[in-house]
Amino acid sequence: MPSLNVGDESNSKNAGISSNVGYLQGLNSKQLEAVEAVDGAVLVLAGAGTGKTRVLTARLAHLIAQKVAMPWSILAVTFTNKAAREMRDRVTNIIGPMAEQVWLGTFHSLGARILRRHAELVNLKPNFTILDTDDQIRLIKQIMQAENLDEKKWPPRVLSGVIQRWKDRGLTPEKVSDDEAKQYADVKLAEIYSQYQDRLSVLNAADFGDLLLHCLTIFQQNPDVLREYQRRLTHLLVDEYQDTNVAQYLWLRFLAQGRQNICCVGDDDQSIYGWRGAEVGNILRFENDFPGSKVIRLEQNYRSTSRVLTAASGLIAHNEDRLGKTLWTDGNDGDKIIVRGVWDGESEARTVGDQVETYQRKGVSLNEMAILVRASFQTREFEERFLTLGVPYQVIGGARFYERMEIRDAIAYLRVIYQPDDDLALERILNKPKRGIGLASLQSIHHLARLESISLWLAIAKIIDTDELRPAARKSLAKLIDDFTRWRSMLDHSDHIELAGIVLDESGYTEMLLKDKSPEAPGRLENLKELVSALEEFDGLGQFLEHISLVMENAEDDTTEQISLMTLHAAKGLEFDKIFLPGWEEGVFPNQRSLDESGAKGLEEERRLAYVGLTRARETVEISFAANRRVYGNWQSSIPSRFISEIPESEIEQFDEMGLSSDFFGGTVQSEAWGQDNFLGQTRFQSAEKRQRLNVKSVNPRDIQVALEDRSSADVTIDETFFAPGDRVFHQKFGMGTVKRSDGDKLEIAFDKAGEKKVISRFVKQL
DNA sequence: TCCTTGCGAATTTTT
DNA sequence: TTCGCAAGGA
Repeated sequence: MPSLNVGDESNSKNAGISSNVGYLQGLNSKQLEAVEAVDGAVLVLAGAGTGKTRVLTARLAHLIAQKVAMPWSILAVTFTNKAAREMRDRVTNIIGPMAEQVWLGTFHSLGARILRRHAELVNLKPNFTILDTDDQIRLIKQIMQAENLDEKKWPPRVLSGVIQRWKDRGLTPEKVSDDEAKQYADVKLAEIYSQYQDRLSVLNAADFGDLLLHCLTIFQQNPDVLREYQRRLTHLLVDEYQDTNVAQYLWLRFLAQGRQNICCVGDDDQSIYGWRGAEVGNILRFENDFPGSKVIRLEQNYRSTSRVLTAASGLIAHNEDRLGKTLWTDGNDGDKIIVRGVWDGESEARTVGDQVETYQRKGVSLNEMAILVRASFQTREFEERFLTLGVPYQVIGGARFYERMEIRDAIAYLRVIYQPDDDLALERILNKPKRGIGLASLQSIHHLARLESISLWLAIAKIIDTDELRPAARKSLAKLIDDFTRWRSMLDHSDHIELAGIVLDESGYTEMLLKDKSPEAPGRLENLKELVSALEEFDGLGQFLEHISLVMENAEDDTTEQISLMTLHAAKGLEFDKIFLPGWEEGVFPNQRSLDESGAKGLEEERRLAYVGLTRARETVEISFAANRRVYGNWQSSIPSRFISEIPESEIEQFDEMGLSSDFFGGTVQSEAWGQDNFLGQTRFQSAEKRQRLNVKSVNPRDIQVALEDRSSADVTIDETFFAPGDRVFHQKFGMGTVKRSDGDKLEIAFDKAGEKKVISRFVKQL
């Protein structure tokens, strides 16, 4: 039994505990150390596949089981609802229902919880609405329109993004520095931010960033409130610390001040959300932030083969900004990483598809295979291929249930019932179904609302008493207000499930869909039914609305076996036997835009993304790159990703599609691009100018195909030449060489000067 | 009010 | 190329 060093454990060694110590069994010494270091600040650097989740849950259970802390005095924070749920389930399994008492959730859900308690301190009511990204953008758009700003020049999405980044950094409108605002001088963005916040207050709404930002304001301006939390929450536990942004960091600091009983778990090598405001610096600086803190490294990997680990370690070693870890395993060597060069995207999809079927025949379940891409559009080619092959697949992270139009409409109705000042929701359904309230009416209402700084709801209530609108519109609005008032009054005495049905019927929304003859309409009605049944899981409307604004997730279909397609980002935290990593080409991965916008930092993050990809694999990794890719309709030739050459060559087995690895046209664009060798030979970065030059010259592979055919028919004699090992040959670019092996028209030649290459017979002359 | 047309943009997205 | 949005016409 582990020893304890905290005050009130005198009677902790009772019967219940000893039967619980099972959670410590099977932990390695480092893991055990991380679980038992319950005093002071601890940073657990948990490499990929080193049992991070196990440690986290064991530690949480340990705190409670050993009575180091009471469940309600522990704050455990994750980034995703999934992670929170998983932790809750696992801890409940160990220590039982006491786990319910732990403050466990995502940063945002815990932030919302705190904020609802003290909403009035930041000019909100406790029932404030949580806006999603869509709402935010619409709100920004409205402000811009009022300010007469050009939406073409400053897309609302972009401005909303800048404001979000400010919030990520803990900046309220007053705190945005002039320097900062000057970057967007044209648009008085700081002013828009300020107006945006004012609007949110009027709407009694908060966006995701506010859930934390308002907490910071509250903590700062109300020391007594902060002290209350500090006293109550004695032990903090943070998952995925490398992904925290400044606001989250400050939030944690406020709460951890004093006792400094904080345990952060993370992996600097898996920090891939910098573009969203995450600061790798938080984890890199941990020891400075919490002097005297303990750093524990988990380096024994229980997931991958040693080859996969060597490859991943070799790659990530190219990054400078890291704390450094060396993953090891006492498992098998495993297979080498397969790297395939293919002609184009279609060929890539075909090759991967074939490979998937081969594995399937060998008895590998589709559930154990995944294709991880850099950007979501890359899944398309694979989807098409799997459709032709009849291989079941699922795309993770696609369109979500709660984002569908009809669902959002229905939710908008519920939102207005629950919280009348929710303008965005009200506006969404004001004329849906059609109520004869057109643009003109809406503008009058907006005008009044802005003039008096009141919500649309109040503005409508006012305007129907005037003669400003057409009688028809006025009547229609009056009815709507009546309806909503009636529905709202039903909230108290009838249940929300029934209410939802009534609202959808009485508002005419169901009828509208019934009359709709479009092919989508029946599906939409189905979805609404599903929504109503989803309501059953909640105790009340408020709880439901909180859930859907914070937990917009997909229902997973795990009934049939299927291969998974997803982005590398979505793959973090998952693992599969067989991993496919297509599209490893400069510009695609590392992503060009990331390099352009964030330079060396961007490159490092891309590399971490590659590292995440590799370390998802239990058994095998197959990387591929295409020589030609279609980008927005035109063909571009591409060169293999530098990341390929950063993987130790000893861990790689390379296959190139016929003709690619050779000097294809002896001296044309391609040979410059990937000419000197098979692709692995290319170790140095291509200069930006060179890439530029290459991209400018885009080539349609069909044209090349034609060129190829022309050549081969013209050079029949050469084509028919038979090459045998030992033959001396001459190549335009590589010079003299000796044939080592021949396979059809594919030759392996040892060139006197240029080394060993694979080339196609038609490009060499027999001597 | 609805449909057409044309323009421009086009990574990653835990909440 | 393709999608989504906004403006303009019937």
